[in-house]
Amino acid sequence: MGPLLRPSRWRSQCRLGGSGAATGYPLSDGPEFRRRAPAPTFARQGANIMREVKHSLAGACPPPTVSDAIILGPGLAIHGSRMRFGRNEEIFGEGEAADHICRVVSGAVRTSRFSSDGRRQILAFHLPGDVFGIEPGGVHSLSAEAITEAEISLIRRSLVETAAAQDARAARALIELMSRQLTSAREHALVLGRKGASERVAAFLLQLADRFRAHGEISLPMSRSDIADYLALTIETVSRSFTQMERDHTIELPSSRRVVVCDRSALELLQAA
Amino acid sequence: MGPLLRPSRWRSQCRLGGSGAATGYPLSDGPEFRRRAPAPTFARQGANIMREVKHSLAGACPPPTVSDAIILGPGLAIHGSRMRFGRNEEIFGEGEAADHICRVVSGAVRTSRFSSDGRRQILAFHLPGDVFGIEPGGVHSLSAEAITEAEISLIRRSLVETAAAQDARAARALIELMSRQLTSAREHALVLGRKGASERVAAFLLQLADRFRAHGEISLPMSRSDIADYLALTIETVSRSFTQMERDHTIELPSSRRVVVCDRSALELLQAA
DNA sequence: CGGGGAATTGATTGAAATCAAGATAGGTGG
DNA sequence: CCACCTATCTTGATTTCAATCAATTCCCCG
Repeated sequence: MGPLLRPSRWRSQCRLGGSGAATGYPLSDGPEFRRRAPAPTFARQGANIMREVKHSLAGACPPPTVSDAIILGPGLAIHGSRMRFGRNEEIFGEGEAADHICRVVSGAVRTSRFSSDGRRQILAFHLPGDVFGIEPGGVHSLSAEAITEAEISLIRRSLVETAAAQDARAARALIELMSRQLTSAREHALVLGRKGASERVAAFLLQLADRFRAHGEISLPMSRSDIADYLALTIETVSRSFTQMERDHTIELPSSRRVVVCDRSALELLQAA
Repeated sequence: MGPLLRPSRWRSQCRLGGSGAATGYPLSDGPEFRRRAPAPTFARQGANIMREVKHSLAGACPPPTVSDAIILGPGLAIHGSRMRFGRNEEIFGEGEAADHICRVVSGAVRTSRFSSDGRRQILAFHLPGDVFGIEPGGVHSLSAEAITEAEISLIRRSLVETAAAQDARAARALIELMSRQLTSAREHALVLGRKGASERVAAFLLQLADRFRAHGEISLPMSRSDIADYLALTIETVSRSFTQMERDHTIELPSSRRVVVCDRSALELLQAA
């Protein structure tokens, strides 16, 4: 787990409303990261700028509970060590050595990249069972943070590579995995490039609904800010889209983090736009 | 080459200015495909809607000149059959069986997806040496067309899979290949999501300049329409960005398809925005 | 109960799309 | 060889959708 406990210089303060000296762990969420960088002169130095509250929750980062975790196809199981990450804690950062690949055991994770002027683009959300952080190049080209408190299973890259080199099925599984990610990256590009605001939100909700398969209610692990940065919109626009859909009786919002899809076909229609 | 010679029902007429009966091959370029579908009611039926002029040039699709072509890493070479495609001719379509993977020998290729209402998003341009059409799932999730007249080397998927299963280096090369594509797809998402119009155009030009490595002048194989659909802009906006850059002495435009980068650092600055 | 971050809502601005002509150029046919 | 034709590209005027600016309101948690 070497690279996962990085020196504390990476640690960053709350950027807004910093109530004096760092307590070490913020009380609630901590102010959320926004693309509107207050200092637009941020020179993207290598990587790891404007990182979010790290090692935040008191109980985070205990000595990695060495527990098992499966990863590759049926039959092939590689064991990794399980680790806990607190809300908004960084799992790995852009530019870091990619020694491990990760699998979500519980919680939710976002992977993101930053444009040179500090705007964030979230590339994907990862839910339990999802694998992320595969990077044959050896260096992470994106960063990953826990959205909620999350258990991540970390598997040494070398183990995976050995398995892939020795077992064709493992290699095949790996290729399959990357293929899926490629497909969803392309889908994402289509959404960002060719859809309007409400279409994007509709597509997002449908995507989540499918993955949760929680009949009726979806409980969003991510904030409006995360959604906005995934869909390349602003929080205001995301919020307005939600409200509009609620007004149209397409969805219901029992609370801001819970969504009930009332009219799936309406969403599908909207998405298509 | 079975799937590559599709029945002629796929063939579509010029949509604008169709001067009477199909001549079989359009005189000039043929009207270019635009996202502004005249009939916005296009229901995306399966795949292959609104396809462009196909099998256009007289000499296109001769019995596949069985010529060789390399594909995987150093040492590993798989031979494929070379085929010629005319300008705007479809190489494969969304939803078709992915029996082959392709490598550009000469010319240029675009891969694209269509949103449900017919808007096109170009996902990538492929230049000589580039591999495209890898789709472990067995079905193409995007379509590919030749931008200029192009020679494509087609390798049976089964051969590649066998190679990957038997030789770890081949599997490794394949993974590497997909990884590169994944990285560039992510970069693309970042550009689409978090950059303004001129920033996108600057990023595009830099990308091309790097790949051509043609000192000074870049000769664009693609139309403004292709660029617009790649960058998720309109042709007008792309054109305006070019003109503005020319006015700023960042580039020169000897002709609309030829670009000279005068001030690379200015482009880089613009890209960063 | 009170504090603070998240979310919603409203007013205004702004960048790119759309609408609408022209300019240019490449290929064809006279 | 020249003149035309048609598609592509450029340029200008206007509109539109989402971003930005600016308050509240909502909630979670102490």
